[in-house]
Amino acid sequence: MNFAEIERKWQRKWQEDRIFEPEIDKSKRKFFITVPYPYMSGALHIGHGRTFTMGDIIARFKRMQGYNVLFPMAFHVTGTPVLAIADSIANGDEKVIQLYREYVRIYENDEEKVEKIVESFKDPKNIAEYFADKTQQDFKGMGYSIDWRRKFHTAEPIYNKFVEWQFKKLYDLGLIKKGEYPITYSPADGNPVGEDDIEDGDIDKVTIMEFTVIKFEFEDGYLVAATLRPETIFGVTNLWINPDAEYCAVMVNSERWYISKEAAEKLKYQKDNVIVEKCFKGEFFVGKKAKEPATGRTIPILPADFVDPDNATGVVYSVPAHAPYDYQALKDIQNSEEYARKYNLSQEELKSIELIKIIDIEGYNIPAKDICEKMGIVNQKDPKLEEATQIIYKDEFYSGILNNKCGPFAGIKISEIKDEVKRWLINMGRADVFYETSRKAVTRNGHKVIVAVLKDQWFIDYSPKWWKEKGHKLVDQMFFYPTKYKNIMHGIIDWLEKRPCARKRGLGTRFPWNKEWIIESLSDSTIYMAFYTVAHIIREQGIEPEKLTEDFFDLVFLGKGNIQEISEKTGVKEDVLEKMREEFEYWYPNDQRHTSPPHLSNHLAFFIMHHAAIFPEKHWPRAITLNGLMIREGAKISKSKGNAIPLAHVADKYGVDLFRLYCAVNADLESVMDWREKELASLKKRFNLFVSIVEDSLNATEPKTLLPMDRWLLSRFYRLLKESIQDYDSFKIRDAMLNMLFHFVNDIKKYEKRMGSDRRKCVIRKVLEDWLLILSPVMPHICEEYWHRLGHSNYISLQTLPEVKEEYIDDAVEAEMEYVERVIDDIKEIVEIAKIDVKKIYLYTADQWKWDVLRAISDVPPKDAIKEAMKVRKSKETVTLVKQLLKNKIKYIKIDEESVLERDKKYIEKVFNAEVVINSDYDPKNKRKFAIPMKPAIYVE
RNA sequence: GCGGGGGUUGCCGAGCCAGGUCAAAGGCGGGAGACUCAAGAUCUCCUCCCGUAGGGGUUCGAGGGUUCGAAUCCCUCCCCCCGCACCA
Repeated sequence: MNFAEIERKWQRKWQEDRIFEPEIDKSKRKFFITVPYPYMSGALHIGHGRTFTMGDIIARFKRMQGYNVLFPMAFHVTGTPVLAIADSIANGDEKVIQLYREYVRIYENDEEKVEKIVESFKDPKNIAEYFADKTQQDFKGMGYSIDWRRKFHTAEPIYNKFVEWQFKKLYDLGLIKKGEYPITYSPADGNPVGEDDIEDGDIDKVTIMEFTVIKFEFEDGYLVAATLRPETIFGVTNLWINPDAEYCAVMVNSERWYISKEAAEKLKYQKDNVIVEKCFKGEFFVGKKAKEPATGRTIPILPADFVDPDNATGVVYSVPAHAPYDYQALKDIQNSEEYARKYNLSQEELKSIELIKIIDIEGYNIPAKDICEKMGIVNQKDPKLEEATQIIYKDEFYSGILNNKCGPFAGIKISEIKDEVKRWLINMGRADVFYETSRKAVTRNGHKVIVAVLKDQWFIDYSPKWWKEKGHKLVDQMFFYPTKYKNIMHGIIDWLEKRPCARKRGLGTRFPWNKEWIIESLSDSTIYMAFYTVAHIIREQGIEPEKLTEDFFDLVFLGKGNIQEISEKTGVKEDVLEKMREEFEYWYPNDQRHTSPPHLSNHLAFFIMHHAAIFPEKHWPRAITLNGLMIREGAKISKSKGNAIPLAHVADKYGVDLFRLYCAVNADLESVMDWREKELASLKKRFNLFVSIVEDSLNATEPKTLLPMDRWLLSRFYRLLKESIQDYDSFKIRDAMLNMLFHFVNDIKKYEKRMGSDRRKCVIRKVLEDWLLILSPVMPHICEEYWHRLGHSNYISLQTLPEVKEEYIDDAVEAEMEYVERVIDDIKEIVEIAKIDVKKIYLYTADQWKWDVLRAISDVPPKDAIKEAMKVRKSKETVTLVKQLLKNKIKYIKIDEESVLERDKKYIEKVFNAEVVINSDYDPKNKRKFAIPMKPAIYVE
């Protein structure tokens, strides 16, 4: 059987008959499910496939529950990545070109064509459109039940108008603000730079560090030292400068600052009115004095090689009691006559510098000194100093307390007072803020990356109390699976602050009030589910983007305004507006959004917040479900590792239904899923077994009368079906599939062992439709195929769930089966251990009084069991029996042991190829008395 | 550091929320057998230790505790993974 062909056949038919293009049907409950549109910077791989597949399985299950299901899809292209790729290709970046050739080869096998297509990627729009097109093809090939009429991509003018509308709504609510913001920036390119623009930016992230710079009075200005620990200012003993580096006098807002030349350059991008006056070597400062701002002491300026002029201001203040580097450097120079001589400093004076301890902390006397001694640090070039600094920083921050040298801050923990001290210094005019990158970084074309402060950055301000309250309310009303994410989401909403929402470059929507800015990609994909409800009508009607005004969307999505006026103003016919309004009202809210945890703290949080801000409560989204990521053979899937399997290859390489089954069955939604070829191979066996069982029964006739084993199998089936439907409904899709495909198939094997394959085929025929139905959300193609081969002319994809035939679920019949199996196991064990050549097996069932005892204690807690049992029969034997029953954990169930054994005698005889005698008087080894309920005594000879 | 999740029998991985039927699903690996000229594929059985009568012993990161009973509940400790923003 050619699975790929079957898969394509049904995909084609589904499309031809437009079965996944739902229309408004007020007689049915609707269900609107979305999965975030994928980002189109390349081809998708199987890791992405997991999330979309699970979304589709849920969509299909909901359809079977009788909902009118809408599952739409679109494509995301906003932002810099696509642009950066286009630029790299245009600039002839071989690495990128090679990568994109690979991507295109997934879909094209003509090398000339590949070249041509990659060539066309110099235009970012072509990248977006090419991959959007191909991804749509991939999704169809995965059997997803998507309504494709509603697709769009985020750089399309009609979508831009929609995003503009969203921003106007936010603006009217006072949530769009403008302000200063530090960003990574390349002065040479005159542009902000993102992760994609920085060399190794994806591997080694560049973050922005906020230094406090403290102004030490020096001659006609200030020597400005940078620190991450402003609270240590009370323990300063001296300043360090690099004698060989260039320093400059810089006018900053009518103050004269002395900082390194590099710092002066950076400062120009962080502050207004920065004028460099003159520059000179650092040795200029050597031996001079400056005044510290906290208590006004005068301290010396000393030279040190370790000071990096290209880090922060190139001026460092020294706190030797608490900073291991400072301690070691000070110790080195105090012991070096050469140092004093070289810089013409007084050895006496150097030696007179004393450590000033300002932090009390348990386990340390003088922290920097203690740790240097403990770690055996020898001099200031010792690499262990870095680790020592980390340890001290952490210990002091969390458990250190400022002592009485620290004025108003004495007695307070560092973690609580750090920002206080900073504010105090800044308010006195003695400190400022300076931003620096977390590491030295250059752009991909080799230009230096610094931190610049943008003056007119646009933000979305998530901090207003009313907004957060609404967000929390929405989350409270929302269903999450896995449920733990609900609390996490509350936490995220509390943590949200301001977020820049526009960038200077990239694809997307222009900022309505300042066209130089482009709305950034996470901010333009928050409420777009609403757009799905009308996108196909906009397209059908050929409504031009300029007609999609604020009034237009206000009417369609919020029901505001006068329809006649808006029709006149926009030129969109009234009935069309009416229809759109109706579509939105019918489909909204978004009943379920399915995605993966990396979206929690960004996309999903904005999705929630923007809905809370813009839409009335009845249109707030209802549920979020998430599935863990997919890894492959234990390793993260990534392009750079080269271990990504394109989604486009799934059909031919593995088979779509098998892939979908793997997604459903190999991990539950909560867990990370490991894609292993070996696991897949064993799953395939199971899949093939399923196929052959179904094939066997296609032409079989159902049995006319049911034997006990038939009833057992039917009981198992409907019991498992019942559980599975519940599991499905609570998103335990794995458990549902385990039941229907593993446990049930195992039961079929057990059945066949006793009843043979001919009868199996007939009995399975009895449940075949129901079985295919429950499996069809996961394996839609193969189930569709068999459904039709069974003579149905409608689509299984559009059927409702099978009915659970409760009348077949029979506890007793299952217990009897288990009972016989257990007896057989016991006999086997005896035979094996005693190494007996079996000729005759004697079975003795328990006496009635033993059953009476079991029944009496069945609902009694173990510790009262004996007491209870004695009421039935007062004897020593009773005590022994109760102990045995408890030890063997025998549960009471009503069955007639003797007649069951009698009935299955032939089967037991067949298993052991020996004669079986039940409750005979012959009992040479006196075994009969050992019988307990559900565990007959056995004698073998 | 904060927040989240883990550590299970050779490996991967269920079980833990709702304690007992858990020596603990399933898969992989290993072993035995069937089919076959053979290999492969497929199928069946076994795979913690001991045991000539269905039994016993020791296990679920470490250590304590609760309980008649703990892989499961509580406490302490050790170790690992993920997220912490302007990046899609």
